Amino acid sequence: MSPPAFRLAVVVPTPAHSGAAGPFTYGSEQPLAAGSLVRVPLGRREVLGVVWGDATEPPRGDEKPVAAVLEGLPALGEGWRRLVDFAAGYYQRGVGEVALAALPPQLRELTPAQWARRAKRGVAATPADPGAAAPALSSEQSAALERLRAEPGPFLLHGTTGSGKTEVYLRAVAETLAADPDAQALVMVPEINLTPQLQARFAERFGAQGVVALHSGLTNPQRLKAWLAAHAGAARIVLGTRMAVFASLPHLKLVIVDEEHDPSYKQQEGARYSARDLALYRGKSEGAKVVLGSATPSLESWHASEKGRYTRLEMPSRIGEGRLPQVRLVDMNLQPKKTVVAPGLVAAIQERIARGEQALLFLNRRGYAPVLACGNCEWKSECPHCSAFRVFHKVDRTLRCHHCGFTERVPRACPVCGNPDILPLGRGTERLEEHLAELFAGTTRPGGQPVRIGRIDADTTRTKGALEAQLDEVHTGAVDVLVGTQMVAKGHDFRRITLVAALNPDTALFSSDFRAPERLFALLMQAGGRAGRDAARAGHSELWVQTWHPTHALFGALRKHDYAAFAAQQLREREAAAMPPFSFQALVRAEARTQDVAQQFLRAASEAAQQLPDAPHVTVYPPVPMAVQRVADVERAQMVAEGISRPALQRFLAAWQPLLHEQRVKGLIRWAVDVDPQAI
DNA sequence: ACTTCCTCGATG
DNA sequence: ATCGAGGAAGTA
Repeated sequence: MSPPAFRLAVVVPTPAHSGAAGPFTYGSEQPLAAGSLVRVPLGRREVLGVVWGDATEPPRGDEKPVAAVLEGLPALGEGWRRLVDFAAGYYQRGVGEVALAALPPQLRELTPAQWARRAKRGVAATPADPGAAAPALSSEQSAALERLRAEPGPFLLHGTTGSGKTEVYLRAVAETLAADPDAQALVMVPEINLTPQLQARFAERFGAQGVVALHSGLTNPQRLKAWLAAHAGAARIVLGTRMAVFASLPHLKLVIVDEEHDPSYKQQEGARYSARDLALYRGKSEGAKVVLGSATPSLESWHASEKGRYTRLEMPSRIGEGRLPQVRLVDMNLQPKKTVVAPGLVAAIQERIARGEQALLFLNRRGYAPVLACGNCEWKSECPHCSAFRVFHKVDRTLRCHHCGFTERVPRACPVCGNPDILPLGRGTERLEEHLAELFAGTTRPGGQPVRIGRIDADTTRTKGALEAQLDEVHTGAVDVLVGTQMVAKGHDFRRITLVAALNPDTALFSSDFRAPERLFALLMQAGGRAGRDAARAGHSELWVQTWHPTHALFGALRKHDYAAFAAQQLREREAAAMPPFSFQALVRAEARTQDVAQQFLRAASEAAQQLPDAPHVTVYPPVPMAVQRVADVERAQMVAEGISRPALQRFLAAWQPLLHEQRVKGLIRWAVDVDPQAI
């Protein structure tokens, strides 16, 4: 048999654990451009692969030929391949794993015959129409756009809730598309829930044809269709969640990351990438402008803008007459014992109801009660598979583990001692809803009807369309008091809500996670931003916070809506303790049947790391059990590697990888590296 | 002796 | 991941 005419480097879905991170070599009778999609034999299977270039390794003699080429599909561009290469290197994963995960799943299943049929249909290329009517701009919006036009970025758009950031995005996109008939824009949001309203706004401005959405809520065919439209250049605007950062966009000229501080931008399994950080890389690599937008930027981005690495654009004012809500701290030390909702807050809510306005109450805990306990013995509703309590859900009388999903009916009596008095401890949204119904039983709305209480959390929005239906109830005024978890805090516009209350935010103040205060501040500012969006009602809008620690510095800054002061204080603490953004971290996590085995692996890995050339520049801390130590009968442990220099940490991790693969610890289930972990 | 269950290693 | 090899453990 004669050797093949061409030898190609092809990336295939080899998982990180295989140790084989680079491309494999295949033979081909025809030359294929880098970025071409092919089907290749891998083991006993045939898989989708991406040509990464010509083979660089010397022939080994056992190379298999490419099985088929997906004809009619333009090759993936150089920019896309650079992004994948970078992400694989930076986050310590295989190139093939990252590349294939970045492609729509259906592309993996399509045989060339199916593909040929599909390709014939083609993609409808309807250009976006950037002409539709737009509202007049505030002077702050105009100034921000002026600088967006003139300067290279990257930009940090620091705009108060209600300052009109979305209009700036719309204009920036319009200008980008108008300047170049091929140009494409990528707009990212943190949550799927936020894509429909954003898509509606973009479609209204640009026409529905050139706008596509990319997120995990799409069916496989929908996702493939949207992906192809972007890849072909027909979709000029791509909206989506973090996965959209990997969309194939051959003419990318603008990337917008809305709510850039949001933790959802960090992928939490597989390749643990930060879509915000990759957006910055991609912009730089492909010559696209990048705009990060937030009312409460991440301290990393804020710090970068202080140092001049990002261009900061400030929009401190709300559009129109809207004013930021007045912040009212309720000192829980001064309230009657066992107070759930302080009397002053109850009165304030009643006032709103009487005026036909709405109130929103936050409680970051789903279910009726986080724990059920026996009044007689020591029994508590522990999950048999996790080191956590099962939550009592009263609606369906179940105990549910929020970590592994294990669900049982609530026992009628204590399973240990038979005592029928088992009591709910603590309070979730369900119980709060019930409590409020009692509190406001005697209150009526202006028309004389009884008060209506609504609840929005992951339990009430499980089915498709449920969230939309519930939000609609709020908008039409069918609900007077809304109870919700943080999912309601993000992004949604509520015109008639004039009072927002956080009932129990204290846990974050003393968390072991050094980012907890940052997240709490952002959440409260976001939550407050839901109030008083309607100028006519904004004059008396309020954000109430119930706390046992009213003198905490965080609340001082919150009261003044002073993000800059809060950030400065936090950055001083971080600098003193050499924590991010003044240092860089990676986490090695291990899972095993026993905690001991998990830690044993990490200790061995840590030991092995001492021989690495960059070991003097990186501190590897001892392994510790994870906060929730056991999930679904798997014990989990982790350890932190930290360094002052990002390149040194990167070199260290790259050199560590093969040593991690070498560790043979019996009973280990899996391990993974998490670069720039977002929660520790 | 024969089956099932597991771990381990390779995939070009 | 996914498949198969090879060994350990369980079944007739």
